[in-house]
Amino acid sequence: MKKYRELGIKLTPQRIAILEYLDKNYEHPSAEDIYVKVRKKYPMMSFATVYNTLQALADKGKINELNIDPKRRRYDPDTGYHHHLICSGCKKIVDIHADFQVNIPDDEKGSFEIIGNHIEFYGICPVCKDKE
Amino acid sequence: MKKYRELGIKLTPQRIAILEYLDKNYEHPSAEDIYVKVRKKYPMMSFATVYNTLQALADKGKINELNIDPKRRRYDPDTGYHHHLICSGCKKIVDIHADFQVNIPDDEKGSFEIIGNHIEFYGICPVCKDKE
DNA sequence: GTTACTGCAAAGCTTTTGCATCCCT
DNA sequence: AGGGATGCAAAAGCTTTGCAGTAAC
Repeated sequence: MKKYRELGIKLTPQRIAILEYLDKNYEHPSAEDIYVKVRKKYPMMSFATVYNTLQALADKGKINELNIDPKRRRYDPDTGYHHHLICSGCKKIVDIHADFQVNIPDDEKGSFEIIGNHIEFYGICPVCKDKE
Repeated sequence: MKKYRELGIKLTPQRIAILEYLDKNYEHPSAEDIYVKVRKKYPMMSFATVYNTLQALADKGKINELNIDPKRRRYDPDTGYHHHLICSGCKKIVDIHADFQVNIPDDEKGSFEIIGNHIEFYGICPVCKDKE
């Protein structure tokens, strides 16, 4: 667990369980997804701890909060620059790492200082397409 | 109000008030913004009616629901293809109408059928920049 | 030994729903 | 006249918070 020490937060068993669950996870889970999954291994885990930990990790820049799904916040352990393709049917989220040049023309950005961007692609995944 | 007749929904005074408020509105208001503003003119308006109307309008394609702000849903009466620039400070949303070519390479889109896209730009607006 | 984290339960917010009444078409 | 819309209040769902006890550092 030495690779988590650098985070500068207290490493409790609950937090380590969450970190391990998020590591190499590309499902963009919601807080409840995490709660349910991690609870199987650590049944003493509470919901508040999940939110507490997720917020701490987001503050430290270890994960990103996604506002893609209006029903619930989802979390992305991949904090590198990338985009998302969302299935309109099942809300599955797929990472898109292609590089796009999206620079706002001066006449549209006013006096804003641009920090970044994020593209949401909408589509129908193969599974949902078959169901139609 | 004949321009609203084509919507195919019942035109009550409440709905007309909401439609008039949204017309030429570029603030991307939340349900509460709408409720508060319209209520000044029509004090008998209820919150449920605001949501009811917004959903009816969204179903008819007259407005779009924005999931940009995780705290509350916001609504956009401009249903044409465009993007958004969001101030990280005050959450103000500005429309961006520039045309970007963002096509996902075949090897990244899998068997998804792509329907559309939407770019979120993040920045700091002039007002918030001054406050820093 | 401190400080920060945990668990539980309650509170907070936004959004949705049930239902009797009302009114647009 | 009939079906949809309104208003009110209550419920639902996700997220946050308060607090006493506990564990990481």
